[in-house]
Amino acid sequence: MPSSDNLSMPAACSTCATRREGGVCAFVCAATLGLLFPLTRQVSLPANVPVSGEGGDHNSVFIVRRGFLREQWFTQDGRRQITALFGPGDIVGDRAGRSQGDSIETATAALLCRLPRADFQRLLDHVPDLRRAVIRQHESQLEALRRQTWALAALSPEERLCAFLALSTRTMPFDPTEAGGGTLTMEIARADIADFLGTTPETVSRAIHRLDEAGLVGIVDPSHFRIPDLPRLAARGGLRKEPGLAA
Amino acid sequence: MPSSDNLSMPAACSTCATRREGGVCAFVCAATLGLLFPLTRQVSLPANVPVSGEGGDHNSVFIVRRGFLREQWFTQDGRRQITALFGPGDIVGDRAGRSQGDSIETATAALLCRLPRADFQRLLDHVPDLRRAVIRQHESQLEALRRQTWALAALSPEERLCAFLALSTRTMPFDPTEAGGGTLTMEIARADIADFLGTTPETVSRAIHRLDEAGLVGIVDPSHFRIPDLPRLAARGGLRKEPGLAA
DNA sequence: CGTATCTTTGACCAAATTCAAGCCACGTGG
DNA sequence: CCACGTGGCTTGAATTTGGTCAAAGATACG
Repeated sequence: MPSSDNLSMPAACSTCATRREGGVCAFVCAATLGLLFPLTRQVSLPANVPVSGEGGDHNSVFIVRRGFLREQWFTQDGRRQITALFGPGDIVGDRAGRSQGDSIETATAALLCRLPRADFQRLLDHVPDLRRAVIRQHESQLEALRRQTWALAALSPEERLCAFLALSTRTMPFDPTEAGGGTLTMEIARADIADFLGTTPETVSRAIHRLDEAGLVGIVDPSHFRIPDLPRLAARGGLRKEPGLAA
Repeated sequence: MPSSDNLSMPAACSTCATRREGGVCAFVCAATLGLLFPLTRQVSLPANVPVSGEGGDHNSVFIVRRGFLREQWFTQDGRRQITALFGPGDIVGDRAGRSQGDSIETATAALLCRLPRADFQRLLDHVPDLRRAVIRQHESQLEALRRQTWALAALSPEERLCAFLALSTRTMPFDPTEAGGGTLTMEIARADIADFLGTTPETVSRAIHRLDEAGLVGIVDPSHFRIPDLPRLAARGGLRKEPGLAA
């Protein structure tokens, strides 16, 4: 019933981009959003501030509306590794037993829905809809982690970058201006890309420029890349044909 | 009730080493084993044969009793990456939606309990005991995967080897002959270690011999290493103090 | 219009891969 | 019982790659 859907859906949700991006909010019905939204407070954060984990709010769960968060670990000697990036539609901070030493920070300016962990847990117990959506996200995170593990071990930095760019077309602004390609807006900085791919900003820069010379990507400006042939870029990153990448 | 425990536990299970190694069988009660065991067939396999996934049995779930299995992916150009190792007590093949292209093979000669996937699923629905044990294993696998991701990106091959050796003392034969140390029996081959750590057999060999010179491990023979100071080895592998490693 | 931040480039160096050959233990067959 | 082949491990040398350090463009912002 679309009419009751529209009646029960909060106005903020009906215009929220998150619902179009395959995140949790896109997979629950309007009634669930009606239960969820009133519990939330909107928070707007600049880049590079702690959100959850060490130095952050440990009693809240967040849903990303705009921007990107990074989940990171540090070695004893200060090297950083980003183990996950969260974008619009992702739920953050819901995992219970996380290891010590990791933290979640904003990688860009971000807009988040914050809700108390207790409220979220209660809702989770009572709303099968929401539970399914959360489990669905966990599975896809696990899959992403397995891919990442494989990529770090078996692929060169340049290949990992190709995979990263190809996958970014799903979560970052992407204008499909040409057949099989388009223009990608890279929202996070080189240093974050580097720490996510287990390499350095210098190597990322050099790799991008090599790909530019090879014609696989065109550098419009440091944060805009023209991708003439997305499937070819994905293949170079060792990605098998997956739903959503060829579209 | 220990007496009823002993009555309902299958004889094979009561003598199975798996129950002592922290695997699924160790975390379910005797009654559950009594339900589980009659559904299984014992299979004995040599090293390097497919078990599950590509080329293997896709309709069964396995519990490892002895030996090790490897979960592996291949790149287009034939490079292999091992994403997980399964040892005694681990359940294999229960995950539903695995990506295409990955396969599970024996890394050593192995003894497995095989049971039909349908039977396992049915049992899972009815026995909370078993369900908890399986979820517990999933969580620890996820944690292992996150650690692996971090290690591959942030640690050198030598450091990754240290972590691998330290963690192996939990799953492979380990004689704690000296205070804080002991002798480890390495059950898998250099090539498998290398593909698990994202490096080459040559580098693994050189790293082990460097560790030997540095006094962190003593090479008894290619498959037996004396570890005089386990906590120190673990620290060199970037492992925070964890339960079970110092013991 | 200066300053801070991010990105890029260059030169150098250390580390790991590759390729090749040698070594060793083990099992087989003469 | 010993020669011989096999497979796994180790060693060596050459090469490549990526990291490090330093400095020079860009770009945004006050």
